[in-house]
Amino acid sequence: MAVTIRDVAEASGVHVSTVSRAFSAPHLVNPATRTRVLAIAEDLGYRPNRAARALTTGRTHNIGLIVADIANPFFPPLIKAAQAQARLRDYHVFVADTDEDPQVEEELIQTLTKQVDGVLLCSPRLTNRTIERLREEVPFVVVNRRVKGMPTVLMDVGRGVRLAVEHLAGLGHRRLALVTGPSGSWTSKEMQAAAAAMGEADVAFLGPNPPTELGGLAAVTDVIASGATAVLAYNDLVAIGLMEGLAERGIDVPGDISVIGVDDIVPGRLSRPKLTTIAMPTAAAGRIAVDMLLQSVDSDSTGGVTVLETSLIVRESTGETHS
Amino acid sequence: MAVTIRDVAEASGVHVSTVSRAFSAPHLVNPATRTRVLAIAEDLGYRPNRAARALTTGRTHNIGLIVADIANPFFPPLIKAAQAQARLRDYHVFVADTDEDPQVEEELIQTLTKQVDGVLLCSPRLTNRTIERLREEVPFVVVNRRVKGMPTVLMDVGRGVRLAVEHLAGLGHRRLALVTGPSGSWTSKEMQAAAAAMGEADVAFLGPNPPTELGGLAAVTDVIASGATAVLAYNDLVAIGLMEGLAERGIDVPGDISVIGVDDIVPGRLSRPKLTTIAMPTAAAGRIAVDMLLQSVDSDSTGGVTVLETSLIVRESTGETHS
DNA sequence: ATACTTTTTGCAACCGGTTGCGGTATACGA
DNA sequence: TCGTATACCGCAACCGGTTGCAAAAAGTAT
Repeated sequence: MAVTIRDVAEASGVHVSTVSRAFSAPHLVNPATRTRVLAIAEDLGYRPNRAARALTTGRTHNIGLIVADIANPFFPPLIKAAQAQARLRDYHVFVADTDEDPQVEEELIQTLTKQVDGVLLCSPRLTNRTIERLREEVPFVVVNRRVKGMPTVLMDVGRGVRLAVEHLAGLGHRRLALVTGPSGSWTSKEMQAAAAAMGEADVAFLGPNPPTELGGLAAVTDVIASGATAVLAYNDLVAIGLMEGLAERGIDVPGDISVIGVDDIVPGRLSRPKLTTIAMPTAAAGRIAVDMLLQSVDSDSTGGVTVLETSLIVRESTGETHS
Repeated sequence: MAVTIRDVAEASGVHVSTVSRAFSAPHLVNPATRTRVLAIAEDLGYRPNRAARALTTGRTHNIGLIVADIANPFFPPLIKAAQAQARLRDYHVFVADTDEDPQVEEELIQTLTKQVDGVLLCSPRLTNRTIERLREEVPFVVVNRRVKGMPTVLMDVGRGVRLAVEHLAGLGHRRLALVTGPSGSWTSKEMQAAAAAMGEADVAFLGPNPPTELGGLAAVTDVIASGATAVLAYNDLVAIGLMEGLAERGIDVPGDISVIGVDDIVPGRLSRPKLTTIAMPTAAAGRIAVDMLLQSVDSDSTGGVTVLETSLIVRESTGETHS
């Protein structure tokens, strides 16, 4: 069996409480005994059992990270950053995939709560009501969605959309199409609102669509029918699907139609033509979200809303219109 | 505070041990009391504390999943599948990113051991010796690397390479280049061995290279110098980098040079031309790895080696040679 | 040397569960 | 009717730590 605090106590001839304090309250134990105890612990290979510790302290030093779909290229950078930041703060992270299923999401949260100090909800599909209820049991921070009175980190797509529309207007585009995402998506609504608020060009709203390549592929005929010379897609995956569909019909990008995506995921950087896109600061979002979470964990603060800037990355899929 | 087993006991007028058994040893309690207790637990919102339970049972119902780089597109499907399978078995999963650093990897394992029943090591960078030592503390299963006497799941790249070489030979290619990966990589060695063992064509080994786009980009001059008409790259990322570099030099793929990658990651499916690649069954690997892990957890079996088939997916980056 | 602080350590209860053992109540066979 | 097997339940110790309280030791001032 693994070596426990009692083994260390016995080996060093002190009481377990002294060993415990040697680790977690150094100032309460004689420096000499402390170093002796630590040395003995070291060569016995003792490692405190975090779960046992959590039982009395109420701090598990774990957080939960719940995402809709790990395999969606949007999330891995966020997960990676969150995990790295957590490690910096000496936290471990559970990650769970809900497969876009609210049912699963709720159950996951339920079973996780006792083992974590807080959970990060990324693009949750749960209703606001459910989230507010669950909130009683464990601190949250929500990423990529607005939930009243809850600590949140948002990425300002609105700004990105404005930048994109200006960029397109500058290239002479007057008629745009916005290929929207799933109907429940906060991001999609933001994009529509931002696009609608700009006077630069006419914009047709096409959707809702699934947030995937297939969604983009399926939207091609509508895009063509709309007569738009430039398209803003819900995300890069949709944009790539769109470009495939256009290519199949012999329509040149950006020669005939310009395309802009959202997210700046790896595939977009590698596509042909390379995709112009609105970059979402996902890594920063992950990092900041865990900081907010840990802060709200040990200060019970209500926590505010952090809005992260987005930017436009111009690559090869946008160009002047010739129509 | 959260509702505990004692709250339930009190509310239902029985001893805590009865409540405990109502949950985890149903046959030891009167069906009538059991349903009553369960009902009361339900509407008190009681959820057993898994960490506390683990203290006595020795089963945490958690596993650890350690990967080199979450953001590398190779891993997310594996993580997703592993997590899904774990959930099926009522397990939660910690995922940790080592950033390719063996130091971090070891430390992560150390701090995780007490909280998990076992850990999945994906493409570990640790030395065999270290792995064998750590093994004393927690059950492992290793993915994508061979470690003597340890439960392992491997993907048979060798077969994929043979298929690829045959495919190329069939297209008339006689002179190939293999752009290898990092020097420590098991996969890279397997690929070299398989390629060397085939008589179909001459093959030049170019490397080692970092397993990224940049690695591919950097290998371009060597590839050209080698006079090869077809290239097999360490992975899809390298292949994509290669294709960029070739395009920059005005060399057509597959017209002038054919390119094959390994992994079948999403970006390869979306690249232009679409990448011919050796598909690695990462999702299956994740699923099977957790099953092997859980099995070795509750049977102490030494566990064998599972080898998964790979296959060749022919897309657009390979074609007949005209030289 | 004495009284009073301050530092260091031990004791024991507690966190939220599980489980071996023994006690009761009921059922069953003789 | 009695003895005994069986089903159900409670008691209490335990898992591996932490922590309030008090005792012991060491230091300080008088």
